[in-house]
Amino acid sequence: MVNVKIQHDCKDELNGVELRATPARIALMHLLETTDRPVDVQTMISFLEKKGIQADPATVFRIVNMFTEKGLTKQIQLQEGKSRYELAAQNDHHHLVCTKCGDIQDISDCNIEVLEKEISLKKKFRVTSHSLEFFGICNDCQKKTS
Amino acid sequence: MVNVKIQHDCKDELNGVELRATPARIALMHLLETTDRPVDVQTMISFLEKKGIQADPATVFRIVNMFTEKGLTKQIQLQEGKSRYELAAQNDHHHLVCTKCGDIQDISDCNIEVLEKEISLKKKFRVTSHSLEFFGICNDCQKKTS
DNA sequence: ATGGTTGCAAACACTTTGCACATGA
DNA sequence: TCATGTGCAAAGTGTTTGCAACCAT
Repeated sequence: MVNVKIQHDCKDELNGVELRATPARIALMHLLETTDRPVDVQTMISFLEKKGIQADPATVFRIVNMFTEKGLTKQIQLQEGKSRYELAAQNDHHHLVCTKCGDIQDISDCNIEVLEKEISLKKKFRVTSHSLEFFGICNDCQKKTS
Repeated sequence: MVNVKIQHDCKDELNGVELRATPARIALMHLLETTDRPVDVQTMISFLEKKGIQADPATVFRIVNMFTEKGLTKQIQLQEGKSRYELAAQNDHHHLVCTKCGDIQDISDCNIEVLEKEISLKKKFRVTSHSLEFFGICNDCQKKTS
């Protein structure tokens, strides 16, 4: 039994969450698995096109929404006025966004004040601002049963 | 000289950055000065309406963009697919966003890992996720003169 | 076969823009 | 007065939805 797990297609992952393995979905899973940054819908469409898979924006939005709903992906917004998507199965990390070229890098530790200085030094990324938000359920809402 | 600084109108602030003090702008400055959370454009329009100032969305967007450009306000996005605005002249702080009721609270210290636990305890806010992004100029872009 | 998926068109929310008219300094 | 600001209409993104045709299981 050699080569047991090379080049898996993503059928299992998809079927595992009760999603049918269509060409677009398989290709997008591959894209997300091999890309090191959150991907937006336009990029996904271009990618599919290059692979000869023609897909309507509505379809791609439906796919990523479904992925996110099923827990395969995470939806994030980097102050761009649009969403990006990345695999949910990643360890906690943050992003460095260049406001000039739009480049996005991952960073994986965290300690914000200290980090900001480290970033300047190590990554030579000139931090002009950062954004930190917490999402969850407030005290009041936790009390409500609804 | 009693009561030197009660109930300032915002004319000075506006003129100070070369903006004319129109009714809508004055009212919005007041709103931003008296509100403890970032405000979105719809809220601004409702507020103006209540004050008897009818304003077109286009105008409000132009106002907040102008404010932000002049450094009076800061534009933020809390993963809602729209922008909010808050006074720029605030000390560094972050936000707690309730994904259930949309409530937004400010927090002013930061130390993310530790903070997340503290939030649960002190604020009784159940953190389900947080978002941290840094914005700035990447190494490559710093090198480019353009 | 049949229920999940897709394409297409339409609609929606948020935001920007052009231009003529109005107004603050 | 006159540059700046506003209203209105139109247009531009990003995203969602309804419905009929399609295809993975």
